[in-house]
Amino acid sequence: MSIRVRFAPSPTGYLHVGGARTALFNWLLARREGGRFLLRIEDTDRNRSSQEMVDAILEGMSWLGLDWDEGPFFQGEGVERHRADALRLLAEGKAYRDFTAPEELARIREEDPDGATRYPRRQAEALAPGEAEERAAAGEPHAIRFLVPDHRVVEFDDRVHGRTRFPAEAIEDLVILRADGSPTYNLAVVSDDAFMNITLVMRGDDHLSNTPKQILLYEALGYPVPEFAHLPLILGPDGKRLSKRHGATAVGDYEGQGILPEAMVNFLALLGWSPGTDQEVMSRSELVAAFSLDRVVKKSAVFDAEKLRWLNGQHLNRMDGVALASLVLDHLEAGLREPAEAAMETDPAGFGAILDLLITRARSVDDVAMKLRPYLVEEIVYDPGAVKKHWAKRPDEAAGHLEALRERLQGLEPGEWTEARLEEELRGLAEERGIGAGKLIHPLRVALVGEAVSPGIFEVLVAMGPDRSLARMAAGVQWIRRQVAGNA
RNA sequence: GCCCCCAUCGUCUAACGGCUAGGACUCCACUCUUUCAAGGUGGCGGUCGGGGUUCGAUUCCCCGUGGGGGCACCA
Repeated sequence: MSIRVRFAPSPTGYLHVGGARTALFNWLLARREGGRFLLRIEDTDRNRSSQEMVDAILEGMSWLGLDWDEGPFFQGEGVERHRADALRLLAEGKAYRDFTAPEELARIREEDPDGATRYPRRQAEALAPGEAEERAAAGEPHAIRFLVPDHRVVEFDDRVHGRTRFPAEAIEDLVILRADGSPTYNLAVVSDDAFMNITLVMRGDDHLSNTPKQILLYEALGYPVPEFAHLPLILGPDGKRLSKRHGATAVGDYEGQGILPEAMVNFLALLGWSPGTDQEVMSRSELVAAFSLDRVVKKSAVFDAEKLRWLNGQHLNRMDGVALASLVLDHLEAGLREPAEAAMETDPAGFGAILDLLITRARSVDDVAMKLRPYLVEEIVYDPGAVKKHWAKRPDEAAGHLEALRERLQGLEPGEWTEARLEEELRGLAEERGIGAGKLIHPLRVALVGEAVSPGIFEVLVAMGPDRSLARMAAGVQWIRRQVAGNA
């Protein structure tokens, strides 16, 4: 039988990276093994789920490209079944009615946390025969507790941790049906996973101590016990479980920061798993092909945003500029969106070529978007530092070189505006004037992009095209002369 | 307090009981070069402590220490 796994998030309003990693591992395994990946939303009346909260989870999933084969199912839809299961346990004597007031139990817990474990049970046992049924029939509020078998060690082979055992003595008789008749989490999960024929429950380490309770419930209900795999938790830089106070923890946050879903998936996969080779940059399909539970690590891992950014740069580098175009649009500052759309429309290849130049130097989509300005709009902003370094020291020289270069390049036919030819012309001019090529290149760079850094200057020239390049050079010359005149 | 899990560079990780403990991020240097990145080369940096078992422990066992998770009429 092929495996059936599931991801069962509670709708908290966003998909956090821990959940995303759990979802990813389930998805990877299902895809690798040719199994089924189901999605179940753990919506209970208590943390009342709104449609928006559910949508946030689904959006995160689809952004990551984690498609599910069945669902989404909603835990809330199974309440009647959960209740029936609980009542059946009661009828079979595997559960009992507990009339202890919650406040009373809370008080006992405070006084003697250890002794409180069996307190409700002892209370129930002290009841006269038939008393519980009478009081229940009279409408007295009470919870239904599962009767945890004594003298029992619950053992299971966790797919990550190996043989794991829990003495049942330490497990309290958990409530399975509240006084208001609503089923509790541990019962609902067991009932649902059994109902959905889940063969492997893969989830966070934080559920490890729920597992013996659930196994006992499976057994009591007569359902086949699935396999379990408990994934190590993801920690913040301080070694504590990753939470909101560590900053960005929702996958949407990273989307906003210009992280590619491919990079996020790659990074998350490497958090608690390794392919066993030296390869780190991996595509989705490579991950699927390499994934195996045997190579999942037991130790919890610290989320290293710096490495995520590096990995993102690697994926960015492997991307095609044209493919990235529409993504970049979403990260552009206000005034740049329209010209970018126009450029994309009129000359998609040219626009893609510009992106290709920028991609190499970027670690996020934001980086690309930020560098795009000079290629989109006429008005150019000169960075003071760049001006100071390459124009202002010897303004007359800079303007003179720039002017000469402009005149020289102006003579080129459109077909001659190539990297090779441009370099030839520029170096030729430098030689004629008895100067190093840098004396031309640096002022030119400031004129073209307004900054001291850019992609290779000849690439920039080609990407901008003759018209805009020449105009910028002229504008630069003018600007320098005006400044000098102003200072004189 | 009780139960459980975990432990290799700062971080992510590799090493069926056997080469000098390998790779990646970060940092530093060098290189390439028109700048900045990217790339290339090199460097710094680790087996938590103590006992066993063994010819030999990162690896197996025990104890300690440290870290984490759980112990709800939350999920």
